[in-house]
Amino acid sequence: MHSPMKNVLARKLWNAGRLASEDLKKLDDVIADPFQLDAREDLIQHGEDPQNVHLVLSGMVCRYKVLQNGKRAIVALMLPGDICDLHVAILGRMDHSIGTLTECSLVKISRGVIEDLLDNYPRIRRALFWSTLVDEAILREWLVNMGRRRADKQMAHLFCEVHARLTAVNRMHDALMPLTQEELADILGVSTVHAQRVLSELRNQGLVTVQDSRVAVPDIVRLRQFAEFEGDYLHLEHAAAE
Amino acid sequence: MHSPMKNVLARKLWNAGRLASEDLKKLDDVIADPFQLDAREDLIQHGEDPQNVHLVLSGMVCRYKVLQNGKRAIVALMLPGDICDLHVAILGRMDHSIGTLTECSLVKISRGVIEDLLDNYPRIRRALFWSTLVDEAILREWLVNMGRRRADKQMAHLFCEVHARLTAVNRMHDALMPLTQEELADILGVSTVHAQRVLSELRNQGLVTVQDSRVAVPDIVRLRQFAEFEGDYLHLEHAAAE
DNA sequence: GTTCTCACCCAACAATTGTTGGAGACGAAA
DNA sequence: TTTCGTCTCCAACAATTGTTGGGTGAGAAC
Repeated sequence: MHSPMKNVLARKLWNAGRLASEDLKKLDDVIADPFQLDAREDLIQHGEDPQNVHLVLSGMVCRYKVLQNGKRAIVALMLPGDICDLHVAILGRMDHSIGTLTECSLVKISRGVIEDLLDNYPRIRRALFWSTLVDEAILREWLVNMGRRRADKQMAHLFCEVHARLTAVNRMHDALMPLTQEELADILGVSTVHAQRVLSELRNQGLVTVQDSRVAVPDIVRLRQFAEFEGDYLHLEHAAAE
Repeated sequence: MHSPMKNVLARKLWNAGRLASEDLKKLDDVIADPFQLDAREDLIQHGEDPQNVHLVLSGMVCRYKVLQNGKRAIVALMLPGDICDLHVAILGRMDHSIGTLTECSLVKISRGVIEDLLDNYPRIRRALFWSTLVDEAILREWLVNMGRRRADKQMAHLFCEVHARLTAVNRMHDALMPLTQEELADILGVSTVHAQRVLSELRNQGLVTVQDSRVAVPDIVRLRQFAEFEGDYLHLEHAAAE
């Protein structure tokens, strides 16, 4: 890394292209008053019309929908540096819910601040636009993953993605995926039992290790091969190499 | 409808909120020089870095990815009034391809025109932003659909969505879904044979009719019930009632 | 007309995934 | 300690979906 860059948001937006020092300073101002949340708490619920935007500093947050039959589908993961709902002002009523998966540290950002960023900081505006487009690209990849790959490859692919995204913001310290098997199943769109079956297979093949519900990857290159992971959809070409 | 509104793009953006007459006039200027394309031709291929944006006037266009095993996954449908790639300028290399499914009439829009719209027509800017957010919401719904619903409900849900989207731009004239069963399968993420199985079930139950590879819906209310379709994710609340 | 291709259709079988029911481990609460 | 709840893990069986192979019909090419 060229700079230590403690600010996760700045680190994330850095991936979209260079930012000037005034941009970085502004982003530091934005991150004020972080607050903690326990695991499994809702930030925003389906049908609400929220006024704030949330930035993830640490932990893991998800978007999810609950179906008529009670099943839950997790449709996105938000990691440190991710903004949960940039578009709150445009779409009106939420068509899904947002909740924490782990303990989290978050920052509320008001609509006014966002608009200030968008209006007066062109490089930041471009970077924020970039990040919503990457979110869309990730959604497309999940769709491919779910529709056309078997559950074992799909799970491996998910681990590769989270690994890459955490690495891209320098948060790939320890184990990734501190999730229960039920949550994993809700992401992959399979039953809990099947998620457990598949996870234990990956473990048997030495592709991942699990300790205390935490998945670790001993050999990311091997896992990527197994998953046929190609990270171009994350559009991290500007990122500093590790 | 309050106005005849021949312009599909205007009709579509109307769903985001009211536009002034100067906006409508500007949108008429944008639609110049439409051109035709046959079914199954590529507009943009994976890896390219295109300079133009395409607007669909008639026909059906899709985004798709091809996997290492040769399988194809269709990850989005673009209908009349949809803009294929508003974000071309930001993300650089395409992480997927775009191709026609049917004969199409399209318009090329240059980056300069798009930037003019975004800079100088705030209502249009907001509407375009709205439309990309709706695209994202559709992607989320497809993910839910694929992961948590059986193939018959999933297919019915797709038909409901296309019906609603065509209705929203006043293009729900005749049959929807002029697709081969292979294309249908590539959308749903199932095998061709299974797509055919499921389609014939829907037909047996009288939920759809098929003629010349074209699906028609005799009773949309019944189909919606079967599919458990809730259209809120399309965010059409501003749309004029039919 | 004949041949070729392509889409649709169908059946039998195989692979994947879901469901049910239950056991063991662990921590929190009583 | 005991109880309770939650998570992991496992096995047997059921449902869904994929694969293979083949048949039909319509239109295009010859």
